[in-house]
Amino acid sequence: MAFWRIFHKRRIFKKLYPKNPPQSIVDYLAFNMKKGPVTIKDIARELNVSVSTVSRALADNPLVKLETRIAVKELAKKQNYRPHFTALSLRSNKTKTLGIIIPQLVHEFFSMVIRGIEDHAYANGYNVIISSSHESYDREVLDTKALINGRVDGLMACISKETKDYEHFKEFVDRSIPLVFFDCICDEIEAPKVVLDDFDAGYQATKHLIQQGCSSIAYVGGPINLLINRDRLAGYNKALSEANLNTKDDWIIHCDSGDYEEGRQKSESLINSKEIDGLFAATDMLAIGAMKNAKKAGLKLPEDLLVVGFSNWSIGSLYEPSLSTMSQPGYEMGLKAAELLIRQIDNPEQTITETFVLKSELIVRESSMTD
Amino acid sequence: MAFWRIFHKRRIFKKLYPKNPPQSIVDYLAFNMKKGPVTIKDIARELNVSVSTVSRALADNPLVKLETRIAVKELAKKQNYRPHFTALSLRSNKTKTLGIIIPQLVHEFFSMVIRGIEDHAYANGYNVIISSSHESYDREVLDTKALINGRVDGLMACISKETKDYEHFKEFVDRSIPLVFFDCICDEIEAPKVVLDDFDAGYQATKHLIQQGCSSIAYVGGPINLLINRDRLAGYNKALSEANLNTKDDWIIHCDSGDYEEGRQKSESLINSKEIDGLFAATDMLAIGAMKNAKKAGLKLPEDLLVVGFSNWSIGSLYEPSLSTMSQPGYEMGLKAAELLIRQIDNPEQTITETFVLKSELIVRESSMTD
DNA sequence: TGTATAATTACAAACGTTTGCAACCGTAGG
DNA sequence: CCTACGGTTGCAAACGTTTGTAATTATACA
Repeated sequence: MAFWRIFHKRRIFKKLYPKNPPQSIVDYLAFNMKKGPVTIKDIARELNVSVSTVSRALADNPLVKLETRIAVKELAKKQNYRPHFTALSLRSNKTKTLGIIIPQLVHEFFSMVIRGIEDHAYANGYNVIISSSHESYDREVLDTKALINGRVDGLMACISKETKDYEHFKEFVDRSIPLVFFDCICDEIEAPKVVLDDFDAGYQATKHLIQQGCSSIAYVGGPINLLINRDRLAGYNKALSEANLNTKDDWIIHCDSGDYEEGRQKSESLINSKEIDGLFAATDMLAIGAMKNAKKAGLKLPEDLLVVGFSNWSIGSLYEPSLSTMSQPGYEMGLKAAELLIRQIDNPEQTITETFVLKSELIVRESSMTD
Repeated sequence: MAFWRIFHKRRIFKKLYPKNPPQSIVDYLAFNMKKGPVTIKDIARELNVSVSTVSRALADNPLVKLETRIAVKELAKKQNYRPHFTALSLRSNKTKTLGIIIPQLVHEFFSMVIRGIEDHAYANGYNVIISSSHESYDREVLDTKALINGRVDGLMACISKETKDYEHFKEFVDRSIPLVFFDCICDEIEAPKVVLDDFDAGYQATKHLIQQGCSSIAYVGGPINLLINRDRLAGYNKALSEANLNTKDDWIIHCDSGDYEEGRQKSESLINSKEIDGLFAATDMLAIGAMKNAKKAGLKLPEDLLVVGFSNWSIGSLYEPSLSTMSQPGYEMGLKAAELLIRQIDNPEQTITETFVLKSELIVRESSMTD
């Protein structure tokens, strides 16, 4: 068949049929009916042009003739072609993916952070992959290792409560993979950071209790290896000393997990002692644990004990009495973190190391009302 | 220099220095000090072997001499080489990544599902990427589109409350990308499914209320386009008719979001009517909304109204009275979904279309105790 | 010393893209 | 009729791997 003889002469033919060039119409059709996702090559074959032409046509490159461009785009649409993500990444050495490492998923604050990150990322053509460390150091290390093989263009991390060693993050710096910390940061590593002004928040909360007439104020906080908890405590101390109020060692309780059950257990004897008339907790759940104890001990809330929590969890407004708390602008934090990260990815030469500080606001509810 | 003359003759030299083969020691050193992540090629160059040898050595292939293997592995470790994720994916056409699409992140049930999925996935060498649709149909479509370009080897999905059209999932079937539904499934599409026995759960909850002496039992449920809600309602009806009890149209309330605020608003007039002595809610938050109304209306809980919720959220045990509820074995559901998905990925020829049903258990707390 | 065989190692193609450069084809100008 | 030049298109290399096959080297045996 003259057709095949002529056809076989063209180099493009060999290119498009690399292994066993079809020798008959039947072969040819069989080859073209292959399964699997449609590639640029399939389109090229169908239209008898080269892959480069197809690639350019899809990019609307004016170098290729208008009618070719149209034909290619039509066929691509008809066969609903999608560029192969992995191939693109390999070629460009960019995954257009941002990694997030957070300690917990079921957390209203982190959820808002993620939403902020997603919004900024999607708006800039990035995808997001989330790893939850479940507050475990080992899992955090595993997650960072899984993300370091060129799988993400950059990483945003909030370290877990267990984390005291930061080697796994240093590797990102060594490989110059952009890294941004948010909320629970690690100050040993040079990287942009987005944090809440926890010192000021602790100060505001305590000052509010003082203004409401409390004079013996306790603090129930989270793990002290986290900077945020040291800051909240420092704010608490500042407010007290400013008002010439004293505290006692027994009135300062450090919890490991910060959840309800731990708060209940660790604050029980303090509440039962009835020495205090105000309590600032670094977590809404800790606050609720303490309030449960107070109710059990026969205290009236808020008459006998004023309480302020932290994070503005929705449970706080449902509890009785509803819980006063400090807001955490999670959405803004996520937005800012994503913005910093993407800026660093786009400009690898200039390294940002600033720390951005967001303000917390007091939300007054029944648990700290005196009227 | 004789050294370079000999060196240049070897083909491997040209292979390893493709562009401008170094002509002097200085050139050579400069080339080898390139930045960026270390690749198999760098190791090959340093040890003067071919990339294939390095590749095989790293895989501990006995074809390569033991000492070479050791040398390669030592150098790889020293330079802390990591295989390039994208390159591996492209070569093998596998991403070793599973996609998850869920409607909400801040949800204790989904969190457990994710944990189950992650555990099974990690154990089998898979990573996981989570997309939250935030209960939005548009976001869900976007997310599926973002995952379809060969970015994941398979997908697990729980459809959003808004979703009534399933075209975006059909594309996975068309491209034969393995797909598993869990919890909120779509029965139009042939795919393995893992669900809770919502019918039985609704039946159990209602039957429990009946056994506790209720005779006028209301149902407050979620969006009726979701099968799970239709099933819970059906279970409720079965238990009633079995006990020869009647219900009224007014006693059956359908909510769109299923959150606290909606539950409070939509159940207010029903509660105020004081017609009912029992209430089964398809969500703990709906239950709490209803209880809040009951308290406001001066009803005593549980004396005047028994309530059973659904999902066993932690808030339920903190609320006063603590809330009876139906358990949702999220972890098991996640495990099963991941197992089915990975099985389908590994055996593309055999298609599974079974539906796996998990049982829910009644958790009795104060809100439904009569003693 | 030569040859057959075993043990190593190198080569090349492939995965799906993009892109600098080369090649081709008409047409217009000399 | 040749040359030059736009307008199109094709070629080949590259991204970092793996793997079947070919090539080289070392070993053993005659």
